[in-house]
Amino acid sequence: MIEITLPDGKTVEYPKGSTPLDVARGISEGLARNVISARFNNRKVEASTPLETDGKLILYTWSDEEGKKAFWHSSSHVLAQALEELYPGIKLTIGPAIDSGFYYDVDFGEHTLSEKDFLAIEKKALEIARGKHDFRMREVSKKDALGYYEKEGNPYKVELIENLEDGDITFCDHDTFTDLCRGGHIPNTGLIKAFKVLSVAGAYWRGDENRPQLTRVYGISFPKQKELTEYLEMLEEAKKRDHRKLGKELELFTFSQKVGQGLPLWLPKGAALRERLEQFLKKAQKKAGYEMVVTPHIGQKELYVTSGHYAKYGEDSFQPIHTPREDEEFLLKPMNCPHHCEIYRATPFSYRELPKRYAEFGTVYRYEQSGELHGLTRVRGFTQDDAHIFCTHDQVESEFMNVIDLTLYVLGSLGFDKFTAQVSIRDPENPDKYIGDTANWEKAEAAIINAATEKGLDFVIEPGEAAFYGPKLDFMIKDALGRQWQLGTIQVDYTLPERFDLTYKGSDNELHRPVMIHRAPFGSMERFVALLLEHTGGNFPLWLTPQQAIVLPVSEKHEKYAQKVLNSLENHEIRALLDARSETVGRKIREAEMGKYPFMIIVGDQEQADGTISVRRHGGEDLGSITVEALSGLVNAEINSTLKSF
RNA sequence: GCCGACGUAGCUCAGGGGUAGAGCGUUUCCUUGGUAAGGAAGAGGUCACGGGUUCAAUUCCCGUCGUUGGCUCCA
Repeated sequence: MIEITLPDGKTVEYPKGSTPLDVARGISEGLARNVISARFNNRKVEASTPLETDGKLILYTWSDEEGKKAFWHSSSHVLAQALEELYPGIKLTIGPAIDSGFYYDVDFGEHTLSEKDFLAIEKKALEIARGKHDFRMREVSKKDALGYYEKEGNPYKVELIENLEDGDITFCDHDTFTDLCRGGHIPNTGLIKAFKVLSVAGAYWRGDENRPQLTRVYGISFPKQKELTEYLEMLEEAKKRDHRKLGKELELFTFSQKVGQGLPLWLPKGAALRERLEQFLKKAQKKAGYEMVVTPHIGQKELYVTSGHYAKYGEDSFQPIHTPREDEEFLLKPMNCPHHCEIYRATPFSYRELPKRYAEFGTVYRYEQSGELHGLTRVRGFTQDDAHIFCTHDQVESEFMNVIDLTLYVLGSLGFDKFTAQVSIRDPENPDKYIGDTANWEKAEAAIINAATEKGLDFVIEPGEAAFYGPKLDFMIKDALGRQWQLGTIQVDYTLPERFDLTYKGSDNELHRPVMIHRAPFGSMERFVALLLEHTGGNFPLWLTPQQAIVLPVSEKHEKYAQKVLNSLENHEIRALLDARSETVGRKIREAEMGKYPFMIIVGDQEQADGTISVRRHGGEDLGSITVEALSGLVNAEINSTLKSF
């Protein structure tokens, strides 16, 4: 007998060789029907894996993340079998589960897969699924495993196996299909009731652009047809929150082929929104001791040679601008920091004057690869809410924490309560990617981790994600489709002060090297507005929205009173406008709803006689007839509840 | 940059080898209206651009540009 400990701490005894499924059956028939995967002594096992020792067992169903992963991973096997049957001779590579669904990377040889082929693949996959084939794991020696794939002529699998230890290699069989596999499957293919191929994309083998490009087939599957339908509906809903669509509808920004790809044009409403965001941050920054500076959009090439940006990015960036007579070389500025370093250098500082905090809404230009451009989230010209803090070594940690506070304040004021904090450090395998000496890197990495820990941030550490000059703390936010984007960023930098020979006079009357902190709570205005749009669906917080109210006179004879109401609203500092068109109230309300105005103010005979306004909230709530003063009270209360002072 | 898809009126989209359609918007006129579309008439398109095939191309083929889903990249 073996002793199995369940997650609730209860222990049960089973004969040696019993499976997780047996244990589930012991708990309830219902659980046994739903259990699709398990973890034993913290190792992923199949529901059918015989358990040979005492240990801790966790059973997973579709409602667990692990269960879903097992479900989707198993589905990728089914996808692979379907593809092999439809396109004999293809070479399979890897096929993992992802956050939503799974993919399989396949070398199709000459064949190009396109959307037209999806239906046939889905049909075949469901046919396989309906066969209720068991997934069976078996151990294979390295020699046999290599032999199997060499015979198949599949260099990808051979390469994978070569990197595995003998004795640690398993294959998974189901039906007529065999795949190299680490495990983590559902009991049989029959659980897959709904199967959809979502898209195809190119993907480089092992993520290396110098290696062959494979075809990645994305799919998703579910235990119930209804769940697939719901998932597809969810995708449709997410599309409605796409910032590119909302930006167009709300007339915030546009692009022009003539101006150039990746170069956003801000329309009046979008510019007003940006302006408001900038004012909001400027106010907080002023309190936090920042000083605004202004620098030009171009800088001598030499400036970036000094900073190290030219060596790192010069080749694949916008090329230098040459002046006609003297052949000077200028670059569009890709970063504000070199300029700010020169501002720091303009004045000699004593340690008593540090930290210096220079802030600028600085527009920068970067040559992003054309395939990378995406709405406002990835552009070639954008404005950073940039600042550089020059401080002593002793001040780094407290300054860093101050910046975390500011960033959290910014995110909180805008309703971003879900974010990931990511500490990006060096890639230990690739030291050549970075400049600066190791001791400083270690110091900087430690300072960031300390500050983040001190501030109680729940963060993940990502090796290899650091900037080339220093480690950073990034605040990542997901868009409507769940793709993660970096917004706020804080970076410690010991290198640029060195390169620009920045100094301050210490208490010992000697010159010392300051440390620099780069930071941008929004990240860029463009990306921030994009994510804000996707999060709010265009319904911005009241303090930020370009127009808080719209006055809708019932008929033309109420226009005069409406104008009076508008003036009164403006006197109460409510941003409002008047819709005096010769349209029915019904239409004006409909359009105001679609325009996402928070308050609709309807004025007709009644209101004119009483000196009141009739207020409808966006979404339909009727606040009845009230005075402008009362509305002003409501507006202020709501603003004060979301927008705390810093 | 690479792989796939897409590009028809201001917007959303239908169509298809014989030089184009809808809804919304816009313009004009009528209507003066009470909480999500009042009515009528009109204007508006080198079917992204450039080649090729064809008697004929917006439609088929190739290329370019742009957009897009991914990959790589992201100071």
